[in-house]
Amino acid sequence: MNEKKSISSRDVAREAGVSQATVSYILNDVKNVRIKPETRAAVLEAVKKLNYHPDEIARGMKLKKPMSIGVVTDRNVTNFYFMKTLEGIRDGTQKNDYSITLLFNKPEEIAEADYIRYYNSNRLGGIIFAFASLSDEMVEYLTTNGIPFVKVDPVQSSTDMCQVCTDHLSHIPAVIKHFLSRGMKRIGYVGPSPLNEEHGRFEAFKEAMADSGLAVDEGLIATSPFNDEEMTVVIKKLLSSDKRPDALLAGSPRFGLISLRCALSMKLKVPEQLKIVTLGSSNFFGIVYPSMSAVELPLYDMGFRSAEMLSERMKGNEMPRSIVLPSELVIRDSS
Amino acid sequence: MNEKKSISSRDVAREAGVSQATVSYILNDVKNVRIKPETRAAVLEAVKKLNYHPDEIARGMKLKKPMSIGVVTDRNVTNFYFMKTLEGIRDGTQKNDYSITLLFNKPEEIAEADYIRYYNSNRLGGIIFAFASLSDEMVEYLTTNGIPFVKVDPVQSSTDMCQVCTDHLSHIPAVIKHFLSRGMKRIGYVGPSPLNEEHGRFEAFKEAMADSGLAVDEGLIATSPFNDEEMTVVIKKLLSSDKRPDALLAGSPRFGLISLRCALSMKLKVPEQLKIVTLGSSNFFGIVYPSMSAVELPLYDMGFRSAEMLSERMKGNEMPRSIVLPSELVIRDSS
DNA sequence: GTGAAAGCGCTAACAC
DNA sequence: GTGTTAGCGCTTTCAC
Repeated sequence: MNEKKSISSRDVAREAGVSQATVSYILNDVKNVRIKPETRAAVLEAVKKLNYHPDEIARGMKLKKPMSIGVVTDRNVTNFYFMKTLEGIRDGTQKNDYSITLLFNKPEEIAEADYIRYYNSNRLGGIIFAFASLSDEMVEYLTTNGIPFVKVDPVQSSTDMCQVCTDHLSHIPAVIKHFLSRGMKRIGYVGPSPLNEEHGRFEAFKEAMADSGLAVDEGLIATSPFNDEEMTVVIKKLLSSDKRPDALLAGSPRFGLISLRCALSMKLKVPEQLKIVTLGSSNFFGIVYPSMSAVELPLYDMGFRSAEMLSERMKGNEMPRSIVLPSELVIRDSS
Repeated sequence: MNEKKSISSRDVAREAGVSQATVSYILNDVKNVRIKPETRAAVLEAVKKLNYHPDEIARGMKLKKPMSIGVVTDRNVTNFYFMKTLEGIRDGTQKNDYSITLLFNKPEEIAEADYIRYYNSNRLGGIIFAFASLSDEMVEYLTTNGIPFVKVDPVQSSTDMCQVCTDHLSHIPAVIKHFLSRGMKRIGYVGPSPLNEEHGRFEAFKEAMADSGLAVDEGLIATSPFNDEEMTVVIKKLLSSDKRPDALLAGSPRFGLISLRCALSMKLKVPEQLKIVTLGSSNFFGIVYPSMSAVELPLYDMGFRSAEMLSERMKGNEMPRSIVLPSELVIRDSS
C-alpha cells in the first residue's frame, strides 16, 4: 500500500534515454554545460512523467552541505516574541533554502546539547539562539569549535559574539520624559531578578533617571524572579506603600501586565493614578484594558537579520559582530 | 580557519586498527554481532580521541529514513497555543530521534507547498498540522499520496483524517449552567465568522442553550472576521444595546479578551454586570484583570499525542483515526 | 553535448 | 569476532 517506491535520477535517465549525469546537469542548471534543447525537454518530461524529486539527503551527502539551521530557544519563552521572530528567520533563510530545525534549550546538558550533537552530525549548518539563555562557556565552546551561530535577543550581550539586538533600552529616557511631561513625580521600576538574568534593564533605568536629574528611590523599585505569584506579591507590596510610585517602567511584558492587574485590583486608576510603560512586545498589549504602552521590539526584523547574518557566517564571510535594530516607543492608554 | 576537517568512520577504523564495519557494529550496537571487549574499547577510545561524530546525512541516506518531521502552522498563529503544543511535539518525537522542521503554511501555494517538496525530497518523514488551515484538497492529496500526517487542533474536523483534538466544545453546557447558576438571564455568544472557519463553536453553543431550555436570541450574538477592529466594533455594538447580554461565551481567546476590553471601556463591571467565559487558552488569562475564565486546552498533550500518532503512522502502524483529549473549564474572576 | 565512472560516509549481507 | 564488499542517490571530473 504505502510502497513509497522511490524514483531516482537513474530512472529518469533511463526513461529519457540519457545518462544520469545529463539529468543532473539539467536539473541543477550547471553552468559550462550546454544541453541540447530537445535533450533537456525530454528529460524534463521524464521528470514530470515519473514525478521525480531529487533526494535531498543524497544530495546533501554529496555536497556536504547541511540543509538546515537550528533555532534554539528556552522552553518558557514568551510565545509572541518567538513566533514573530521565527517568521523573520524563515524569510531570512528562504533564499538559501535552509529549513528550520527547532530545538529547545535543556539546561541540564552542558556541551552535549541537542544542537551540538546535531551540528556535529551534519544536520545543522549553524545555530540561532533566539531569546535563549546562552552561557559564556557555551559561547566559548561554539567559538573555539568554529560553529557558526548568532544570538538574537532584545538586549545586547556584553560577551563578544555575533548577535542581533535592539536599542530598546535607549528609549528609556524618552519613557522617563513622557512620565515627567505628564506630571508624574514618583517613577518606579519593576523587573526581573536576579541581576545576572537582567541584562542591564535596571541599570539603564537608573542611568536614564540620573540623566533627567532624578534620584532613584529604593522604595519605588521591585524585583522578583520570573514567576506570577512572586511578581504579584512584590508589586502589590510596592503599590500599597503610602509612598507608592505614580509611574512605572516594567522590565518585561509579564511584569507590565501583572503591574496593570495589581493596580486595577487595588482600585488604582490607570493611567490617572498610575502610569505604566512596558519594555517589550506582546500581541495582547493592544487589547487589554487599558491598552498597554510599550517599547515595542522589531521582532520580525530581528529574526530576518539574524538569519541573514548566520547565512553569511556559514559561507565563511566575516560579518559585523552585532547589529542593533531600532525599537519604538508606542504610547497607548496605560500612560 | 574554518576547516571543518571531517572525521569519518574510516578514520576511526584506521586509528583503532579495525575495519570500518566493526566501527559501525559497535556504534550501532548491532545485535547478532558480538564484539570482543578490547576491540570495542579500542574503537570507543579512537572515537573519543578523534572526536568522531557519525554523519547523519550519510546515515540517513543509507537507511532511507528521514530524520525529521515537519510541523506546519499558519503564519498568524501568534498565540499561546503553538509553543506549548510544540513542546509536546518535541517530547513526543524524542524517543524516535526525529528532529522538528518548522514550516509555515503559505496559502498561495497549492500542492507545491514547502512541506510537500520537503517530503518528496526525503527531508521529512511525516507532517503535523498544528492549528493550521488544511483544505480538503490537501487532505485528499496527502492521503492519496500516502504521506503520513496528523492534524492537531482544538476542534475535531469532520473531514476524515488522523487528528488530535479536544472535547472543549462539550464543556459549553457547563458554561451555560455556570451562567444560569449565577442568575444570568441573557446569555450571548461572540465568535469568529464566517461559519466555515468556525468549526462548530456557534452550533455547539446553540445546542447547549437548547439543552438548557433556552432560546438563542439573535440580538445577543455577534460574529466577526478575525481582526481586532472589526471585532471591537461588533462587540461594542452588542454591549451597547439596551438588551445587552449579561453573560458571554467567547469563541476564542482574542474574542474573550476584546470582549473584556470593550466591557471595561464601556464601564460595565465584569463580572458583576457581564460575565465572560472564553473557549481556549492563553498564558495571559491568569494575569489580566479581571482574570479570564476559560475552557482550557491540553496544549502540551495535544502536541505529545499527535507526535506519537504520527510516529506510529510513519512506521506503518494503523492508529485510531482521532484522539479526543479532555479540556477543562477553569473559572476565574471574569465569571 | 553527453556519458562512464568514481566516490561522498555510511550500513549490512556475506565470507572467513 | 571481524573484515570484505557492494551499494544508497547523487554530483562531477574527465573522456569522447
